[in-house]
Amino acid sequence: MKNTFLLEMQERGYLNQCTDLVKLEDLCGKQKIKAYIGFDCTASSLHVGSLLQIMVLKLMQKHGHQPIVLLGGGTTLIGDPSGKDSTRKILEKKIIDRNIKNIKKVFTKILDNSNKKTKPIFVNNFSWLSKLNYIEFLRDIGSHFTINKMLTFDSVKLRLEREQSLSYMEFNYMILQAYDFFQLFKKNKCLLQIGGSDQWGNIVSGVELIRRILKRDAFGLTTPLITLASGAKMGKTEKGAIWLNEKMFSPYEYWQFWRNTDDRDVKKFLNFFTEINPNEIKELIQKEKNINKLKILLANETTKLLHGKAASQKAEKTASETFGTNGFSKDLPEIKININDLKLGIKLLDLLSSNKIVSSKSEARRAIQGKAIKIDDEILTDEKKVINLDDFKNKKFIKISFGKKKHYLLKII
RNA sequence: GGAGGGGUACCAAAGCGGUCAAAUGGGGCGGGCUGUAAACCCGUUGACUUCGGUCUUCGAAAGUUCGAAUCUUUCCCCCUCCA
Repeated sequence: MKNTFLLEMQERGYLNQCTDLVKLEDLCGKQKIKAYIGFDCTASSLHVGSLLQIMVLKLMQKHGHQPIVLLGGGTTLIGDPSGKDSTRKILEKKIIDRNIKNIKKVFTKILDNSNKKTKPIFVNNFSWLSKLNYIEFLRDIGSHFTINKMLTFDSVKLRLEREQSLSYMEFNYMILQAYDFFQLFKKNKCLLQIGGSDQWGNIVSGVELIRRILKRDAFGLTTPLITLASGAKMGKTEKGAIWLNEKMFSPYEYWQFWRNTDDRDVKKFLNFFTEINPNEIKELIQKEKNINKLKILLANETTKLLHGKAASQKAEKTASETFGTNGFSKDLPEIKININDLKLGIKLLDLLSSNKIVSSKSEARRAIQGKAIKIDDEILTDEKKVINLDDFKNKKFIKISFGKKKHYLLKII
């Protein structure tokens, strides 16, 4: 592999499958290209599961290529059946538009916008998909697809094999995505579509459509499915997704997520989610015997990428103070309480449940019984405890903890 | 269109008139061990509670009964076979 871009793709483990790696390499060596990745806009933020794709876009920029970010305002209305067992809820256009707005923020944060030549181009496929005329579309585009072939794609095949219903609407998804690529190829000279491995069928469809109609070469490339040591899916813990949007998931929580990486995943994550040179990573892993240092490095780098250096440093500081010797940081998430309420006394149960430390009073009771609630590192055993000024012992704030990892500052206002 | 089978908590799955807020497994949460890891062990896992209980929940609605997740009726949805 001669081309630096594809070489680094490979070194980092981003490369899974490519329609024609040899030709693509040749092309990338000769010119700077545009490539696109489509993002689903079902939620109001992307989560860590999409981060790998974003890293690929960033890597393109590093090597002088220009990424196109396709926010699927049109296709999200339909819902991609790939990798799903059942039809998803159909979302309102309004909600999708709002999601797009929020999701876009993440890209402007992570990607480089300063260089004119590599600055990301944002497109929304609603702009062309919504204008399609059904009869024309069937004749011009639909005629190039055979049902025979479509039935062989995993997204369709697996659904049918499992005897899960697949609506006609969803069945059309891959055609729409192929059409997206076709449009971007024509309008934006986009030569490459990148996606997760579950997108392979959709991507190949686009490449073939371009070849059939325009008689031109386009390329498709997929990134591997990230498998975690624990066997879980990347991005979604059972409790909830690891959101990239800062309002849904604070920089400190984000930092903590990476800090708590399974030992076995550290090396992989450093390659996937940081910009540290692959060779340097190899050295680091050989040299550094304390894996926790590497986890901190990982947390720092990933947080820096998304939330900036200041936020990352602050998160690290908060964490080291919290889990370090004195167990206290003034930058922990704050819970503000009114001085007057405090004078009257606040029931511990109310305090815990109303501030979302736990999800209900019952859970709060259980937590207290399970010795999980601490104030300034002292276990509270009385569920009827009322917090008042005395508990603050003339301080402005006290630390309240749920378990070993969730800490908050109670602050008087 | 016809004949069967089925819808139970986050998921899978048992229960098939009272002892059912519902077995078991997975997951989650908490505790222990540790390294803010993994593995392992223990506890917990509907809500509210003056800790006596109370309220809501087994696809939806209505009914039978002292009493229903369990029986009946209607409806909705899913699956299998036949057409």
